[in-house]
Amino acid sequence: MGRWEPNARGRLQKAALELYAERGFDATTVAEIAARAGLTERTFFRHFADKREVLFGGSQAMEEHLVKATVSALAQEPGPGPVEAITAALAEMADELFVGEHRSLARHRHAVITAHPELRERELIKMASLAAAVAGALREHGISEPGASLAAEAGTAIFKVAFERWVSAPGDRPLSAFIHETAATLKSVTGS
Amino acid sequence: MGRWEPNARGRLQKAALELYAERGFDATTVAEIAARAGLTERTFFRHFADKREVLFGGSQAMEEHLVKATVSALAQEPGPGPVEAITAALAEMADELFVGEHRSLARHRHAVITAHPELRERELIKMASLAAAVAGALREHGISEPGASLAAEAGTAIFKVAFERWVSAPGDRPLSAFIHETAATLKSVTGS
DNA sequence: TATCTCGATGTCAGAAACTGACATCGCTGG
DNA sequence: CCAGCGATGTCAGTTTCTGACATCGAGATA
Repeated sequence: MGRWEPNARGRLQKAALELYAERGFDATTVAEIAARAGLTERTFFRHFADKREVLFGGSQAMEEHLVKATVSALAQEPGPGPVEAITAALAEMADELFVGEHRSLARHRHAVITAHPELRERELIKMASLAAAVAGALREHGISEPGASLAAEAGTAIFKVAFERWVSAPGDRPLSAFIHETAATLKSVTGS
Repeated sequence: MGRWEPNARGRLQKAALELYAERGFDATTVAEIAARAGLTERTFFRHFADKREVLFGGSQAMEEHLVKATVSALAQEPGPGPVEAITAALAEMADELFVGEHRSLARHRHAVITAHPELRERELIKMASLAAAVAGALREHGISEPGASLAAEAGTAIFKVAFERWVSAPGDRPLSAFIHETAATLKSVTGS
């Protein structure tokens, strides 16, 4: 047994999500989160840059997954359009990361985030970072600007709308289904 | 002559933009901004909710303008698709708000904002608020969900990309030209 | 085994962001 | 003339976030 309980980072994430849900984001202090996790405030800030970041630990993995899936979708035959490729990548990522227990976790997280503007801000910049990464991947595979950025932005539009509908939908229809459906709607709304 | 110099709010905005540009966002304190404007820190926070908000005083006007323009575009004959309507609205708004001295101001502002993640966050949530307002207008004019939200998101995608290109383009080609061009690219990238 | 280094955490002090309560004092309406 | 309004000032306090240094178990090494 080590000098400390293992998984400090995970304990902080769990404590933060619980407290934000119980009392609201503004009404919980970092000291309280740390205390619930059996740590100190200073340690919280060693693991997370600020009070918001603690809810976004998974976005790194999401970005890597998405970039990889985009590249692989781009390589399919017959060559899909950029948005088709991103749609496929989003769906694959969703089937990987938004299933099982992640499902209810994602919903709890989303409820907390939408309740607080500062957290929504952080979520938006994570999405933008995702879009930038995807746009970079597209550029490296022959899609030129401004098409690459636009396709990536279209991808985030699809994801945002699909995720919103998935979260508020009853039952257990997979997120990927909403993604495909939403992508089709975007197509119809974009064409005259 | 009143008890105080007039236009405290404007002086704060000017001082903040200057200082953020000179020293960077992190390196300037609210007390310094207030001092340059001949006011106190407490007064700064009466005019602006936080240190970032001082750069986004115009977004209210932009939102109102855009909603109005969207509604009027929707009423054109022959009835345009949702994204066509938003594109027209964006272009009209651009020709109204991003000309003359606003042009260089917008560029300075944008340089400061892109240099600091916290400011980019704020800009993103302003865009999201814009998109929500436009989506609401679309819904009130017969566009159902998820089409309304998707079209609004497509609009922000167009604006973000077009604005980026406009800002970094030499010469004085109007923003509205970039908007129309970008909208066409989105169409081509979305269709297979 | 004895010791050394490393890394995660703790402790402490301090700057800066933000808030609430109350004071000030020209201007304006009666 | 005066009462009250409203923009600003003053002050104290909480919270976020950072830098500097201390602690101490674990694994490596002689």
